[in-house]
Parts: sequence; structure tokens; C-alpha cells
Amino acid sequence: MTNLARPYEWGNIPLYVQVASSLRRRIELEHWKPGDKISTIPELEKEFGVARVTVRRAIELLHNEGLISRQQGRGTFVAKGIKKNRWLELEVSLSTLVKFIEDQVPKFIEAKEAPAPNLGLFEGVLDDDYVYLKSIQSKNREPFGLVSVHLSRRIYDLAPKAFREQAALSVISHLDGLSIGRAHQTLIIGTAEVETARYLKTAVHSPTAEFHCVVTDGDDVAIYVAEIIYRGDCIKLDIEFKHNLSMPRD
Amino acid sequence: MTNLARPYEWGNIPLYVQVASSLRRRIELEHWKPGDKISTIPELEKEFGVARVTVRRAIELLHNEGLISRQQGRGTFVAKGIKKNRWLELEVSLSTLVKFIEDQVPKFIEAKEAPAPNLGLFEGVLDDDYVYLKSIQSKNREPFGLVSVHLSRRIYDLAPKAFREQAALSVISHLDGLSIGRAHQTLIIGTAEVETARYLKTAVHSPTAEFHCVVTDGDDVAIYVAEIIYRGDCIKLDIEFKHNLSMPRD
DNA sequence: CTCAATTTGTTCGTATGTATG
DNA sequence: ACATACATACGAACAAATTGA
Repeated sequence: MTNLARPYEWGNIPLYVQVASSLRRRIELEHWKPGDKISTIPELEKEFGVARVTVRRAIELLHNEGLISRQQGRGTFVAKGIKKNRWLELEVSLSTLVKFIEDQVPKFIEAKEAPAPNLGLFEGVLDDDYVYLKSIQSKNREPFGLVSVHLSRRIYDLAPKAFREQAALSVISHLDGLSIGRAHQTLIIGTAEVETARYLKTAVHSPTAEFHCVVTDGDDVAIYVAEIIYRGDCIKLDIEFKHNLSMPRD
Repeated sequence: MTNLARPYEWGNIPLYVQVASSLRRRIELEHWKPGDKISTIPELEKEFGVARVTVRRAIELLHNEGLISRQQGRGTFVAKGIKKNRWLELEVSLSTLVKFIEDQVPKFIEAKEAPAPNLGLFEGVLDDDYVYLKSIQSKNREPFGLVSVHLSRRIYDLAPKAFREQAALSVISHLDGLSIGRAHQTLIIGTAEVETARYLKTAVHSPTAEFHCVVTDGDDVAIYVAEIIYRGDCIKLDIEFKHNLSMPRD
């Protein structure tokens, strides 16, 4: 009657990694705050239903990450100098999104092969030809986003140099005489593949936020089709509702 | 010069699980469509830089999930009858959110201990006393959301029976003479802990979407404070931007 | 100061899983 | 399918540091 998956029964992820994740999470969510003493090893043994060695390996992982400190005879404590995750506040209006993006300096990387741009229903029609741009967004030298953009070649040719130096959305917003039809974005949650994980300097399998963003011109032709993969641990979405709670009946 | 992490270098997840994830993803994103022949084992060996047995174990995982079929001498193919993930379209306006929630039948579970409700900045002030309600949201008998609600006891006492049978937000919206101040929601991405994973019938460590939702009354007192954890693989957020792309300069 | 309880650190033996060639 | 090497997990026992009675 253990609480945890038997080894490799549930997604085949090592037990001590699972335990470490649970503990890491409690620290990140401040269930245990810096300086706090966390549960003792025997307590964790019982709680997770695993052997002592397994708990110790989990704790060792967190120790190597600098999240905790250990003292024989006293206990295990949350480290004090841990830097809080500063969230990227993603805005829900497009102009603030552009503003947010303008602060970032994209580092362009060479793209191997361009997959065909993928449009959903009601997201416009494809243009004749696209330029494929791939870049990494960073903050404090820490990469947090992997961007793959399909940019209509018509648009690209209007300012090829700018598009190779700045974020495409930002350039588009500054182009004169370009009419924007609609802008639509969807978010799904995924996990980092090997290549993605390498670019974002995160673990394979760690959660990600994947944005699919489409901007069309006045004729409903998709001029900007982007896939942006953000590290899950630096994304926070704020939604302020209008006060219309009182009349959902009609 | 392998493409993959050496065993346990990167997050300590078994190689064949990593390979399987990559392949699963290609199928989910329709890089390989149902009926398609996927890369041969020698090709995958080379691409990921792993041994033959490792590739075969990855493929075996997917086979057990019913995602692929194998034929000796022909190749490996994406299974035809795979059911697509039907997304929960989460709306960004509150009344449609309530409408969405009203379709769901919550199954209440008994809560062990109530953690103190957690308010962020600008999310109002705490009421004197709260009732703690915990429930599971399901669709087609598949659980997808784990809800923990702190409900102001003042509000709860207005319709205790309803609050024990229906979703709290829905009940609130139908209460007469209750003025709503603000409603605010934030979304972060996390991973499923042991208990959460059990309720949502998903793997420990699988990605989740965690909503923190606060509704205040006219006096800025928080009457509804909820933590909702959704399975990551059934959440999709749609954001339609207003056409205001042209003037982010000022 | 000593003793006992608590808590982390270390080690052994064994069984099974993972990965290579 | 086989041989090899290493990683994961269990249970149990013992050692060392800290704390408070």
C-alpha cells in the first residue's frame, strides 16, 4: 500500500526523481519557505512509501541544485539564498504583447528544415511563400523561449534586415501601410523534447507552454505564423475578468 | 557525438522513455499522421544516437499505448484509430467560464485539512471565515480537474445545500442581491504530484495547468478563492486579440 | 554532564531495470 | 539472445551530530 508508483509502472520515471519533484514543488510554492526545516527522512519514507535510500537520493538531487542544506542530527532545511522564479507576465492584449517582446533581444539560430506552416480553422489562408526564422528569447542570459516563425516573404522583403535582427512581431507592428486583419493565439501545455530542452536549458520532459500565434492581413492571408515554446516554469498568465458575472443566464 | 543525453545526465530519465516521448510527440502533432510509416529502427538509432534495443523499447512503449502497429519486413506505422485529444476550450470571459463550468458535474471529495486561502496583491482582503470544498471535474467519466475552493462562510450560508451539489462559481452567479467586485485569475504551469496524479488519473510528473481564481464582493472582500489543477493535456486556451497592433508606439 | 531520543550519514547484500555491443 | 556494466530500489544495521530532559 505505497503512495507512489512502483518503479517504472507509471511513466517509467525513477522513483527518486518523482520524490524530488514533489519536494521541489513544495519549496517553489512556499509550502516550505527558505530557512524552514522540511520533513525528516523517516517521515518522507512513510509519506511516499519508499525506502530510505530513495528519499536520500531525492534529497541529494535537491542539494545539488542548491535548494536545500543538510545538517546531521538537526535536519534538512530549505536554503536561504534561493532566487525566486520571476514570472514572465504574458499580457492578453496584443499591443502589450508586442511591447513585452520588444524588450527581449532574440538570438537567431539557423533552422535546418522548415516544416510547413500550420493553420487552424478560421485562421486565414496561407500565403504563397514563407521565410522561416528561428530564434531564442533570453532574460538575464537565461533562455526561456524558443521561437519558430513563418513570415510571409512579401512582408519579409519589406524590411529583410530588420527581420533578421529584431523580433518579427515587433517589426511588423512598426511597418507603415500594413493592414492587420486578425490576430489569434492559442496556448497548449506540453513537455520539452530533447532538442527543445537543450535550447531552453531545461530537463527533457519538463513542462512547457506552447503558443501558436497567427496574424493575418486585411485579406485574411496569414502573414505571421509562429510556434513559441516557453519554459513552463517562467510563464504566468493573468486574466482580469470584466464584472459581468451576474447575467450568465441568457 | 550522440544527440541524446547520456543515461541520467539530463534529468535522470531513462533513455528509452525520452525517445518514446519524442516519437509520441511527433504523432500527436501530426508530423506523422495515422497510417504513415515512421522512421526505420536504424534511422532512429542514428538520429538519437542510441542502441538498437533502446529504440525497440521506446517503440514497445508506444505499441502498448496503442499508438503504433508493427509489421516485420514492412515497418512501423502510426495506428489508425487513435482518438484525438479533445481540448477543453477555456474561455477568457467570466460568464462563458461559468457556462462552461455549469456543464460539468462536480464530484465532491472530503478534504483533510484546509490550507489557509492564499491571496496575491490587489486581490482583496480575507473574510473572517471560510468553508473549504474539494471536488473533481470529469468529462465522459474521465477526470480532468481538481478543484479546491475557499468559500466565504457568509456566502456559503446563503445556500449551503446548493454549494454542496453544484460548482461554487455557478451557484454564486445565480445568487440574487450579491454584488461582485472583481474577478481575477492567474495561470501557471506545474507538474502533477502524487496525490494530484491519483485524482486526475495521470502520471506523476505530467504537466498541469494551475488556475488561481479570486472573486471579491463590492467591498473588496474575497468571497471565492480557488485553486484548480487541470490535466495539462486537456487544456487549450484561445486568445483573440483586438486589432490594435498598429499603435504600440505611444 | 550524562543519557536518550532524534535526525542525518554510511554501508552491506540482494534483486531488478537500463544500456551497450 | 548473450555477456557486461552500471543504475535503481529495497531493507536493515550501524555511525555520527544535535537537542533537550
